[in-house]
Amino acid sequence: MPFDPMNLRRVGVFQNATDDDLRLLSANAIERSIEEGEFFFFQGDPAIYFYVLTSGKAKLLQSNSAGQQVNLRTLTEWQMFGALGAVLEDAIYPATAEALENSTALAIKNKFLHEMMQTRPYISFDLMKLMTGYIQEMQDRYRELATEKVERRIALCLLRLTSQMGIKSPDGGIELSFTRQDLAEMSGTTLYTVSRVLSEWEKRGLVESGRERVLIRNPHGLVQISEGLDQ
Amino acid sequence: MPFDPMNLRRVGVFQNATDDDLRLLSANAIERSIEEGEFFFFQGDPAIYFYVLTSGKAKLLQSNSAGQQVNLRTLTEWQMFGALGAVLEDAIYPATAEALENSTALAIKNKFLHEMMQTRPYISFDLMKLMTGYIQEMQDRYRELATEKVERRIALCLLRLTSQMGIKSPDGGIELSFTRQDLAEMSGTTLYTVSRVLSEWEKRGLVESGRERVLIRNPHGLVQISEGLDQ
DNA sequence: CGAACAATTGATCCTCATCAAACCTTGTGG
DNA sequence: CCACAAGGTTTGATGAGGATCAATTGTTCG
Repeated sequence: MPFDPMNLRRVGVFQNATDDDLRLLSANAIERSIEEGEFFFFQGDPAIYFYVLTSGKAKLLQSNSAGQQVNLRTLTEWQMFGALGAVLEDAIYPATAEALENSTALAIKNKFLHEMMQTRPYISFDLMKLMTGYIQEMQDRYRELATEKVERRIALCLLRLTSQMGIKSPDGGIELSFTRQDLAEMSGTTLYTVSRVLSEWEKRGLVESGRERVLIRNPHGLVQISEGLDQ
Repeated sequence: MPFDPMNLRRVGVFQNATDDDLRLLSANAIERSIEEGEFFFFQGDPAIYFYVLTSGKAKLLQSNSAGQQVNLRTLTEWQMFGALGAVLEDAIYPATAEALENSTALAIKNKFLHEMMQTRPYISFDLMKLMTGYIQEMQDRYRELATEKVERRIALCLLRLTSQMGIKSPDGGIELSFTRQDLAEMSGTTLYTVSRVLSEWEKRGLVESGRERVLIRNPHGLVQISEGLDQ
């Protein structure tokens, strides 16, 4: 199927780009398909390309020497990732990007974006806005991990996911599709603890959960837990 | 004492600025003195100004609703902070900046920097480089906090401080001046644990420590601990 | 139907936070 | 110049919060 360059305007960083810019980017893009469980790139690879996810879902993760993983970010359609090489010379990806579903993405050379930015300050600005958002989110998550107990972190994690990618289900409630392991990697705990906490919440009627699925029944109750206002 | 605008070139973000740029910035700067323990700004304040520390030492911290603090960054001379308002409209500071010693800083309106960047892509680029560095550091620290045990985190913290602001002492060894509480806030633990770990390391000859002071005797040993290669 | 994967739940253990008390160090004022 | 206060540090005792391990159950898909 042919790809419409104007769709690129849905990418935050290109929202203020001209039509010509979008066509130019599109002409320099390679389409890649990545199967569920496969990788766009690995932590440590030279950061030649940045990507724009056009369908599917992916995650950015970091793993330590023992192989334990943390989930830095979950990516949905029209999000850009791997673009720090547009700023730094000879950058390497600081994280691994893995497809959570069969996905497609556009790959564009970071060098190309770098050159475009020289003469298009609006792209630099929108990229800086994106980066500012990351910095703030990472600072918040860092503080949470350092100071909050696990139940509150899981609540905060679900609330963040809700605002970033929650899908309203027909019967009210918000649908999220993640494994316990995913949620554990996002909130800095283990899948066992996530399972226990969700079971407890289910008894209280806050959520329903199943295989790779959490349905949030009472977001307000989660907010209360996240703020430590309950019991 | 008169302030030499050319000193501003020591600020990473202005390293490629022209002499005229530096004079312009300087002409728009206000000098502020902040006593030890006082604040440049608080988390939640409107981010009108960014700062360049010209003398002293400061820290960026976030606190949660219960008042527990985490140290996001330690600032030394000629470092810039509070500049995210140059990117976002109506931004508020996401962290508090506290002077760790009697300090002086230049305050410049974020709006002014914003306008300068419109026509000076090299400043945008250098700011993006700085932001990229923060993102990577926060991602690393987040992973460490989520996956590493406390002794390794303290080792990593000291090594990071060493590379960022370590001062070689005359007798070899690297001098750092922080309280146990500071180190705890930087590595996500408590002052008691930091004290215990440093005592243990002192017995092993890795460090010497005193009031508000750690002297690193054997950096290589710390690297080993940070990589989990010891014992 | 069976294999592979995801989730649950109980039992156990370990790391580290917390609390308490005493000890050092530094600077200040009588 | 000494005494004292304030703040930083050490160390022990205790316990809670979760991680880890193991076994079982549930779900999905070829």
